[in-house]
Amino acid sequence: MVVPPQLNPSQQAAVEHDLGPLLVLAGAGSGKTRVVTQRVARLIERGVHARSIMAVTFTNKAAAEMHDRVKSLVGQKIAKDLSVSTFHRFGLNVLGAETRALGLRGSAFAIFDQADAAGVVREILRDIKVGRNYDVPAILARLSNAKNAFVEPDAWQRAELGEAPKKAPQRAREGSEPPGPIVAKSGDARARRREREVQENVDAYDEIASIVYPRYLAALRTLQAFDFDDLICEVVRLWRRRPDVLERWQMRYRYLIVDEYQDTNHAQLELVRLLGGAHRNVCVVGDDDQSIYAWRGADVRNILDFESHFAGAKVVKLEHNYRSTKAVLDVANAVLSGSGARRHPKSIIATRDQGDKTQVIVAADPEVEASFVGAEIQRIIEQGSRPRDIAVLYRSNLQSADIEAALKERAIPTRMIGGTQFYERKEVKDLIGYLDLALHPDHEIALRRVINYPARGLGDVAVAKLAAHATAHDASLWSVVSRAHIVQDLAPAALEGCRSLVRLIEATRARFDRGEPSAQIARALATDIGLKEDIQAGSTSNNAAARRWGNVEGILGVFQRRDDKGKGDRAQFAEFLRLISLREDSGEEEATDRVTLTTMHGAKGLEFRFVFVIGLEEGLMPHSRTLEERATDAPQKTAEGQDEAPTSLSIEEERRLFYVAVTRARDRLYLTRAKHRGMRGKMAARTPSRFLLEIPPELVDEREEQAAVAPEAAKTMAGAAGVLAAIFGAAGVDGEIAPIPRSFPQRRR
DNA sequence: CGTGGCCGGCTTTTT
DNA sequence: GCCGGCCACG
Repeated sequence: MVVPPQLNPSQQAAVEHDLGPLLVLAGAGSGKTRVVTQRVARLIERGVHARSIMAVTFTNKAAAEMHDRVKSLVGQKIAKDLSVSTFHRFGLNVLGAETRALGLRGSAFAIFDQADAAGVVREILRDIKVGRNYDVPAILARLSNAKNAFVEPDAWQRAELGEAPKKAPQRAREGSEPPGPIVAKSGDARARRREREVQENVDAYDEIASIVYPRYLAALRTLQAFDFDDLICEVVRLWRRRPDVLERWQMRYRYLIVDEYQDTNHAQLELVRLLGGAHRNVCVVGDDDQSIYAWRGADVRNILDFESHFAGAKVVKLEHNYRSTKAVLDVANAVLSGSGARRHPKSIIATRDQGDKTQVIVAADPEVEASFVGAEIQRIIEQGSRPRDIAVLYRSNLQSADIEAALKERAIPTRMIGGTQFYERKEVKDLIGYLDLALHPDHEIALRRVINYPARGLGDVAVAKLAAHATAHDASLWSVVSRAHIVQDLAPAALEGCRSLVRLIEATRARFDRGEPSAQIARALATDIGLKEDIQAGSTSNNAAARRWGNVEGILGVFQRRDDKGKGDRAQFAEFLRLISLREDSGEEEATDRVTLTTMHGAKGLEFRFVFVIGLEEGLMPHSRTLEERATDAPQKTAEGQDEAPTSLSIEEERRLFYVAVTRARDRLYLTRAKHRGMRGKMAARTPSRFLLEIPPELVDEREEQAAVAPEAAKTMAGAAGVLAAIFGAAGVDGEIAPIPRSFPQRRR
């Protein structure tokens, strides 16, 4: 970012604000982080103790960055007293410190990630013998909504089963959106039938979720586990129940700063309200135009209604954009101007000059798209920019593979943000499950996870018998497994399975006792259970097997790096495993000079000189999930607070997401789409994204890209004779010329 | 109880 | 095109 030497008057006002609530509306690229860090520094300068300041962010990365930047202002000695963490981490700290008030057995509790929670729900569904296959994530979404709204299970049941008239089925809103071909209405009757089916499904999901809810809560309690929502909600419950406990925390943190406030959910609002309720020194920073997490419960009303939640709040708007060229901002404004959502009125004032025009590329298919991106990135690098200045953004992680391959072909280094976290992949969790079990034998989830993987005669029947015995004798499942011979009528194979599992776990524990490095233990474990062979056998293709084994090596690498850094202590390792789902200490190499590949969501808060936003087609952006209502969608709230069909809301969110993507660019923006794309195997013609069509043609240069640019051709360009070619064009395969010149206007709209 | 084959369904974003 | 779930068989 081009940093002006001095703060502008609004920035100054936000930094200097002293006591009482403050809302900073920080448009994209308006120097938000600078304001927040300066504000912290200023508070300290005024004599506030660093340890009474609490800054909350959404990601560990953002927290680390904020901490770093404050450190550079106030120095390490003071900065180390400062609390900067994510909501979830903060909640975990509170819960960890209050285990007695929470009435937990011992002080340890498990943290459940989505997969763990899904496993619990699946088990409950099996238990109550519902006849059909429910989509577990759809149920989880409803459970999460209920939790965050602090709905008690019996209240929900009453509402579901009671006389309260069911809402009338929601009408699809005709004409409120441009009728993209995806939502083709093929016959009223069919459309209406579908609509009715969806509604019936929605009701069925609501009902099944209300039945699962109390059982889910009970299961977590039994397992002494908290899910992600609990890390926030349980803190709020505790504080409501125990004003004395709340008061301690209020005394501890006298100044709160919340970043990305537009992404807070109801429970997080409550947490902020309670913690800041006494002193009201609550500073929140955010941008309602960048609210892109409603799907996971974020409620944009939190930022829209801040002034009513915190009466007398001062509001500061940061409207100068120091990041992007005017050309980029023109596009961003065009995207935003199509929005019908309720917003804080504010403008974006460009401070930089016009800059390069935005490039729109229409590729024949995804390979051509990827190859264009690869060739263009190579060009940019050859012209002297660094890979780290470049990012490729996409809507869905599925899109990353083509790009990754295209860049790999050209030997351009990449770094992927997000993707299915490898901590969540099955093979990785299996390995971690064994380690967890060796370290905490009573970790029942870990035990159940690995008990029959690989198969050792302990199927559903055997496990049920063991579990029943455990329940009957009030013993842990592990203690029963380790004394399996006392269980009646257990199949001989199952008994032998228990013995071999116990041998394996005890051998592993012995290694920990001997102080072997964690990576070595994990590797030995992987060998002992034949993980590699099992992956090989269980994969449909060699490719898939290689990928999955690669994930295992990835986690081994993480362990290795920890060991190398001397964090090899057993207790620390156990804690690392416990927190692994919070994604701290992911061990990723920082500050490397690589091209960033990430989803649009993952790009929030980042900026790059050159940004490629790819796959701008209906169905991908906006994503088809948001175009068509589905039974599995959990209801959302409008800014006004009524329930609404998810569709129209989500489209607005998609628009904001696109806005976020566009505003990541500092110097030059590329928007690409493909004319054909294989969707589930079949090639299909694609229509341009409505957002693309809304951009006034004069703001962009559009051109077509016919054939893939082979990397060999690109390498030739790099040669001495290729300078002209690098500037004027790239040779396509098959001797065709794929025109790169700026003057190839082909507006086909 | 385990395995292999078949079918079906589905595909967003993440602390 | 891929994964996962289900069923039938050994």
